This record gives sequence, C-alpha cells and structure tokens, in this order.
Amino acid sequence: MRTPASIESLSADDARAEHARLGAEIAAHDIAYHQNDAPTVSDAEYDALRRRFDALEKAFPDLARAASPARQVGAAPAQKFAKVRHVVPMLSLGNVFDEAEVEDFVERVRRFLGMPADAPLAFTAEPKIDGLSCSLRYEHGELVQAATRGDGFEGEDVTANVRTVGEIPHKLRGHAPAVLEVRGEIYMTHADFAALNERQAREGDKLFANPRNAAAGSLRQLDSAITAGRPLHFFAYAWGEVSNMPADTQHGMVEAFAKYGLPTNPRMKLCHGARDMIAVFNALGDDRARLGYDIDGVVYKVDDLALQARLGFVSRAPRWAVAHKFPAEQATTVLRDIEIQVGRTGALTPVAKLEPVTVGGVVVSNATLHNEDEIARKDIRVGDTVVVQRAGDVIPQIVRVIEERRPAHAPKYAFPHVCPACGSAAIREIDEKTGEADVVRRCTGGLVCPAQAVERLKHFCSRNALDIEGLGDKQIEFFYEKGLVKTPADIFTLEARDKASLTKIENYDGFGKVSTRNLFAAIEARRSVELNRFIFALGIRRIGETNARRLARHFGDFAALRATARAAAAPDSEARAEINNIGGVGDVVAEAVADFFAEPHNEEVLDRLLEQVTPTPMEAIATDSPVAGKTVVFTGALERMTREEAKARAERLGAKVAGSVSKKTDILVAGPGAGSKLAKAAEAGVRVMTEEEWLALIGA
DNA sequence: TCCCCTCGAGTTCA
DNA sequence: CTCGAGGGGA
Repeated sequence: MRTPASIESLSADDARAEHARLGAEIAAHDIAYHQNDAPTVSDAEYDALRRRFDALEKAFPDLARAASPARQVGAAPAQKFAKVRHVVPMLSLGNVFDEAEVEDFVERVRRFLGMPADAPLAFTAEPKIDGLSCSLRYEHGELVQAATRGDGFEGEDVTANVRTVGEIPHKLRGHAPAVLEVRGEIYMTHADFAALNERQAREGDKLFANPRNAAAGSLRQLDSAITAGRPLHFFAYAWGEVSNMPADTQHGMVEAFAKYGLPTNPRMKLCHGARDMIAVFNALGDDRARLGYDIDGVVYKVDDLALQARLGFVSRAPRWAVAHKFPAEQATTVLRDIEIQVGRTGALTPVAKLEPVTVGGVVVSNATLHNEDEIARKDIRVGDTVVVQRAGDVIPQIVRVIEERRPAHAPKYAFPHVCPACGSAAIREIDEKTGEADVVRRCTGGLVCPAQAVERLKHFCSRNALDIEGLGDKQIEFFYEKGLVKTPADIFTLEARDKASLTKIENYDGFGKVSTRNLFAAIEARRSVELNRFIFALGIRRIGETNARRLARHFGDFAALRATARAAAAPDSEARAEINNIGGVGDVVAEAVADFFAEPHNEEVLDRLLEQVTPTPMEAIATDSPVAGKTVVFTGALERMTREEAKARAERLGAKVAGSVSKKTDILVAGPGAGSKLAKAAEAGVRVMTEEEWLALIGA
C-alpha cells in the first residue's frame, strides 16, 4: 500500500493536484455506492480517502472553496434507483468481426437445426445502436415501468426519466398484448450531443466523452426534470415478457411494435443467407457517418421465432443472434514503460504503461502485452509510438508499432530473466513431450516470492473463494507488508493477535474502529466454508472453480481429498488413477493436485489453516429436474431435434451427456436406426426410451 | 490422432 | 474478454 506524503510537506501545487485527484476518486466511489449500489472499494479504503481529503482541505483552506466533486456528490441525498428484476434476462450477444465469421454463424445455425444448406433460412439485419439498453413494460397499453439493463438480470427503475423521452409513448396504439415488455436502445443523436456539450461547456459543467455516455448520464439523473431537458431517442428491437405474441417472426414483432406507435429502426432488413447480411453490413458501414447516431455494428437474428426457441442459448448469449462489429477504433500514443507483474502462479505478465490517450471514448493508459513472445513478435520497445485499439469491447491492446517514429538507438526490449519481486530466476518451463517452451515465464521463487504470496492471499479471499468482505487487494497488501498476514491461517488469528498487540489495526491509516470491527466479523463468518470454495481458495495450479467443484463432489470431504492426493505422488499409483478418473480431470490436472500436496510447506499451511477453518459439505446440485445427475446417451436418428440440441438441453436440466453406453449410463435415448448401443444397453441393464418418451420425461 | 469445447489465468476501465 | 492448454469425443 502506498504511504502518502505527509500533508505538511506538500507544495501548494501538489496539494491542489492531490485534492483534485482524491475528489474525483471519491465522487466516483460515491456514484458506485449510492447510485449503482455496487461499492468499488471497501469502507476502510473509502474512509481513508475521505480522511486524507478532509485533512488536505484543512491544511489548504483555499482548496475547500473550489467546488469539489466529492462534496457535491457526497452531500447529495443517498437516494438511488429501485432495483428491477428482469423476469426474462437481458442477455448479451456474441461478436463476429469478418465475413468468414458471418458465414460460420449461418453455418452453425443450420447445423444445429439440422437444416440442409439449400433450405430457406431468413435472418434480420439491423444497425447495432451504441446507446444503452432499456426494457419498457406496458400493461394494457400503458407504460408502467422502465428499467435499465443492469447486469442483465437486475436493472434499475428509471420509469420517471423514461416518461420524459418524447419518442416513447405512454400509451400504445391499437391492440397491444395485455403485458408487453419492449426492449430497445436509448440513444442520443450526434447533433444533440454536440449541442448538449456546448451547453455544458458554457455553464461550466462537465463534458461528456461520447453520445453514449451522455445518454447514460442523462437517463440516470435522479431528478427527472434534468432528463426531460436532454434530447433522448429510442429504437425498439426486442422484447421480454409478452402475454400473447403478436407475430411469429423477428421482423413481424418489430413491425407490430411500429404499429403500436413505438419507434423502430428503418434500416432493418430481411436477409436470406450470409451474402445478404454482409451486404447490409457494408451498406451501413458506408452510411455510418450519415446516420446521425452512433452504431457499432450490425445485429443478425434468426427471423423465425420457433427456430430461435429451438436454438436456445449458450451460457449467456443466444445461439440465434450475433453482432457483427465494425473494426475497432484505433489511436496512437507513446509507450512509456513496460511493467512486469507477478501473478499468483508466478507468471510474469508485461503491461504497457502508455501516455494516456482517448480511444473510442475512454482514456486508456495501460494495455496488456500478454507475454514475452508477443513483445518480440511485434518488436515493441520502450519509447515506441504504438497503435492502440479497444478490440470489439473493452480491453485495450497494442496493435503494432510505428517503426518510423521509434527513437534512435531504442534497444530491443529485454524481458527479465529474474523475478522483479524476489530476484529468483524466472524460467519458461519446457514441455517434456514436445520439447517446446511454455509461453509464460514464471518466477521460480514459489514460496519465497512476496509477490506470489500476496497474490495467493488475494485469491484466497476473493469473491469465488472465501469471499471475505473488507479484505480487498489493498488491505491484503497492507497486512502482508506489516507482517501481520503471511499465510491464509494468519487471517483467522488476526483479531486475537491484534487484541494482544500494542499497535492496533484500528489506529492505522485507512482503518478505523468500525471498519476493523466489520473486518473481524467478516473473517469470523468464514470459519466454515463450502468445500468447493475451500479447495478453490487453496490456489492449486489448474484447479479453478470447476475443477474444485469436481474434486469436492467426488471426495465429499477435505480429509478424503487430502489422503488420496498425498497417496497420489507416484504417477502410477492407484490414488493418482482415482483422481484421474474424475470426469473432466486428466493426467495434467491430477499431477498438479498431487504436486500441491507433496509440497511440505503446503501441508504445513494446510494444517494451520484447518485449525481455523472448517470446510462444509458442498451445496447439493439442483435436483429439480427429473434427469438431474443422470447420465444420458443419445443414439440413432432424433426427429424433433438434432443431437447437439438434445445434448445442450439435457445438460441444462442437470444431466450428463455421454457418448457411449457403459454401466454408468442411466438412460439411453434411442431413435430409429440405433445400432450396437441398444444391445450394449440391454446387457448393462440400462433403461432405454424413445425420443418421445424422453421429451415427455423432461416435460417438453 | 485430431479437433472442438471447456476451463484456468491474467487483465482493463467504468 | 482473450488466450492457451487440457480433456474427451469422433
């Protein structure tokens, strides 16, 4: 943790700079906390910022007179928008970036539906508006609620503000369904954006970086009178809950929206195949600057809603739609330095420190360089002028170096061969089989490397692991530096040691009585933790959330895992085979588990940790569906769905889909033309059913 | 043996 | 979110 310079030693200029920086930071946290209800820092960190800020103002009274953002927001009522749960989630779209990928998408859809290449299949293509998604709920034609997208499952109630948007009807025309949730994009036009920023500048208010931010900022006003003064627009293109569907196609639905008096985008086209879709994409690309509002690509959707339903979703994105994005916006800037970060596993990751530059409406000052080879491949050197882009979405990357602008004598970047944190050798492991070097260079310091130790502690406390509130990255770094927490077990003895100590935590900068008490309470609350979280928290190489769950499910309790893993040190041991036989766990993962428990230091750390924490049995997996936990095999021709579709569906219901029949199989779904698997099932005593029976079983 | 998909690990900025 | 690699099916 950075220790701030003492206030008395600051020059007036430095004080002003820090005051401004802190003010902005506090304001941002206030917004996150009050309006988004999603704190970005712990209370302790916030308190520390606030204290430092107040101390600065006390020491430099001049600063206090300037209107500071921190005061404005901090003083604002702790009012916020109510939460709205989306009954039908507002999901995101997959992206494609070139014509070949558009063709792949069409191909994928056909394959999934089992459609031959010559069967007609229509898609809609429409501009992807760069605004913010919004869900409008109409009941009996009346606008009753409007909500932002939020995280897709829960948004914020912005009804009052949406009512001020002239284009959005308060009452639908014609015979709309009794319940109709219309979804679309709220956006601001280029002209309105320019005028708004001009007005903001005149009145000394803050300027918006781009129309999307301006639209978002306008919609999220707590005072809807302000929103009313902002020119917002809307395009309807999707829906959530609908009591009875007015159409059975995507374009039919949008036409219905238009009939009800909702604005819809005039550039939506019906396409038959990839060639049509790409033509729409190119036409919109050409007209992009003339549309008058920002678009960042084109969205393609399968037109037939029945087909959409069959295609369903992969994780959080529909299989029946994609966004075809325009090439990312680029900017050039100077690479000031290359910083090497050390991760939990010792991986050295280079990060480019850039001269701040605006790309696509946000200021970028860091970009990942991924690894040593990447730097070499692009021949990136400190001092280079580089082209930066925000690919498809958010994460900035360095596209290339502009060699003509390289400073004379700039040396090739030499990737360090020692760990910057502990000085141990950093090596690239050689794969035994292929003889190839690993892409990542790793610090060999392992247990002595402070950077790795800190990262392991952060991982241990992180949200999907122990999830200890109030013990964020900053606090962990602080406790580690003070020597108070070296290994996970130390976290749980922190309070006892603090009681016995003369230098109390609550007296340190950044902590206080309240936040210290909260921290201790949060730690106490985690003395028992689900087994899968516990295993994940250990930070065993190759054991992420999923593998931790697999281990937890297989072994049931930690002692069993530990005993087997200890016995698994030898590659050909029975114990190793047991781990290896867990579905989804192979040789490499099994070896990683064995290695972890073979390390005496880890055993020691575990012994101490287990004195403090009790792993509890894992939460049972959902058993709502009649096939949850069952292993299913599909064979023969399926008539109502393709193999892939059947598989996806069964997995959604908690079943495991295997490829061949064994005694572990619970159900064999056999269509016409089933062969050897039927015989095998009979032999193994596996229950056999038809596709119809299967569908009835899962309630389809 | 190859290919596809899933999982792990690392990272950005608001 | 992306990249690379592990796992397992074809």
